[in-house]
Amino acid sequence: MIETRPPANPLFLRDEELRQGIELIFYAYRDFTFESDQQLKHYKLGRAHHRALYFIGRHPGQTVGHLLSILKVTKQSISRVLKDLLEQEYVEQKSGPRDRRERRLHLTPRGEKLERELTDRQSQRFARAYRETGAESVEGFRKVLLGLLDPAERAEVDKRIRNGGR
Amino acid sequence: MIETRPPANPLFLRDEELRQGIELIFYAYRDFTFESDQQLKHYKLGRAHHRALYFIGRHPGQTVGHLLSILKVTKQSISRVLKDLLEQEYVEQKSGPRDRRERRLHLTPRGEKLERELTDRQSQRFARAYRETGAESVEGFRKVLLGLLDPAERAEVDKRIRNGGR
DNA sequence: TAAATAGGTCAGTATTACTGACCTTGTCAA
DNA sequence: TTGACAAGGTCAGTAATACTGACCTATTTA
Repeated sequence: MIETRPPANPLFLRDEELRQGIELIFYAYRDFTFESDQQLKHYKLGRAHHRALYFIGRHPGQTVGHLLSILKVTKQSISRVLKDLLEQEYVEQKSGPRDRRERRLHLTPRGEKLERELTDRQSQRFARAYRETGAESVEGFRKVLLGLLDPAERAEVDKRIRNGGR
Repeated sequence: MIETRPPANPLFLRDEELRQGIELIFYAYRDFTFESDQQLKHYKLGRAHHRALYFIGRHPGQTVGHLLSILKVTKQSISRVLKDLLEQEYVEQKSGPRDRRERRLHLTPRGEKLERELTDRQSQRFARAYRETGAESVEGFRKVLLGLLDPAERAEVDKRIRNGGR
C-alpha cells in the first residue's frame, strides 16, 4: 500500500491517527444523540427511555433479561424506565409462552409511533451521511465499528443487527 | 445466482440499513467507554473527568470557553470537573497572554500520565479495529463519522482533529 | 422437593447535567 | 473615563441515569 504521507515518525503518526478516531466517535455520538434528546423533553422522557423503546421495537417479544444484556445496565436501572413506559402505555408485557416467568416486551401502536418519531431524526442523520459518502465508505464504517466491539460481543451483535434480531 | 432476499421493498431495506448504523454506533460507544470508566473508579473520577483531561491534553492552552464548545455542556457542569482536576493537580491554569480574563488550560506531568493511562485502552481498541479492517475501511469510517456531525460543526472538527488542535 | 432462574423492589448513594441568578475581573470603544 | 460586554466562576435547586446490596415472588427444572 502506497502512503501519500510517508511516516517520518511512525509512532507519532500512529498515535495521532488513533486519537482522531477517538475524537470522531466522541463528536459523532455527541451530535447523534442531541436532536432526539431535545425531542424527548416534550414527552418528559430521557435518553434511556428512547434506548429501551428502540430495542424493544427492534426485537419484539424479547425478555427483560435480553434487553439488559443489550443495554448493559442493571435491572434496577431499567426497571424505572420500563415502569414509565408501561404506565404511559408505550410498551406492554406478555408472559413467555414456554416459561411463564419471562415478561416479553412489545411496543404498543402508541409506542411504535413515538419510537419512529424519535428514531427518525437519527435515521435521517445516517441517511445524509451515507448519501454523502457512498457505499464503500459505509462498508468501512461498519467494519471498523464492529472491530471496536468487545471480541466476545462481536458475533452476537453482528447477527443481531443483520437480521433485525428475529 | 439469484438473490436470496430480493429487495421487494427498497424503503424497508433502507430503513434496515440505517438502523444497523444506529445500533453499531450505540454498541461501539458502549464498549469504547467501558474500560476507561472502570479505570477511572480507581481514581474516584468519572467519565467527564476523562473527557476534560483528554481535550485539555489535546489542545494545550485552550480557554475554558473553547473546552465548553467541544464538550457542549454548561460551564456549571464543567466547573465541578475542572475544580477536581485543579485540586488534584492534574490540570493547571495560566491567564491568557493577551486577554487576562482567559484561563488557559494545561495538563501537569501528573495529568499527562493519567490521561495517557486512561486513553491507552481506547487507543488500543482503535488500533485493533484498524489493524483488523485496513486503511480503506478506516477512511470510510472517518468519512461517515464526519458526515454524522452537525453540518455547522464539520469544518471545525475536521480541522481540529487533523492538526491536533494547534 | 430443593435449587436455580426471571423478574421486581426497597433503600441509599454517586455522577452528570440542567436552569437561573448573580458576581468579579478585565477589555474596549464611545 | 465610563459603560457595555465578555470570560469565567459560583450559589442554589433540580433531574436523569446509574450503581450496590439485600431481599422478595413466581416458576422451572434437576
